[in-house]
Amino acid sequence: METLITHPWNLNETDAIKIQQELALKVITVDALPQIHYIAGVDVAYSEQSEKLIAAVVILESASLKAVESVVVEDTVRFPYIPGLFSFRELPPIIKAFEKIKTVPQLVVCDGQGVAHPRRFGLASHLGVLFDIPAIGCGKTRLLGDYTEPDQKRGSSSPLVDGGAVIGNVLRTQDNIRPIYISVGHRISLPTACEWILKLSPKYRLPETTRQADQLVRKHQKESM
DNA sequence: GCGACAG
DNA sequence: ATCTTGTCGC
Repeated sequence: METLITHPWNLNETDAIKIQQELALKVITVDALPQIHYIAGVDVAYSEQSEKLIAAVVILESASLKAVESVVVEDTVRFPYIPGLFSFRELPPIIKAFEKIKTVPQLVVCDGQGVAHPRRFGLASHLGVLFDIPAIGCGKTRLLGDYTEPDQKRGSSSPLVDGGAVIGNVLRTQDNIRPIYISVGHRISLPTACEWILKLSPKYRLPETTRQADQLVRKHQKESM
């Protein structure tokens, strides 16, 4: 995967916001995806008092949901955690990990929001635009937006609304289990994004992509102690 | 000014 | 995200 080099990672808050507003114009919110054979899952963990970042990318075969390749890398913190500027903190190690992956995925599922963001440019959109690849934002909690509790049945969902626009979907992936927050990252529609997340979550609350990526970073975390 | 706030 | 024990339940 080739990265579209557009900006440095060591910048200030003001410049980061300008970059988001500029790149947000490139986000595509309709289905523009090929046949999906491989799906990438991404996750980042922190260690050493949050001084070190550990990122993992796992590639799953879409039909079996089995991992065919995975990579784990370490990096140092270059940007503080600021709600709304999350990608400037976690994207550097994630890109570093993708550079080592040989199997090219046709879809990426991120641990965080896509357009369900103040400037409609969360981590999933940022990653999607930089690699020009279909991406889905899948958060465990909400960043912003209003919604009503979706039905308790798996597959139920209710719109996540902000500024009069639907920016995502609150989706229940398992009966009677807390829902997750799905939003368009890039090159995919919200309905299609939810279909994929349900397909990726046959047994647990979170999709296999993030679950497996999460297991990888934790494993690496323990081994480095 | 006050409260909210992805990981 | 991470700091942290036991505990209720399938």
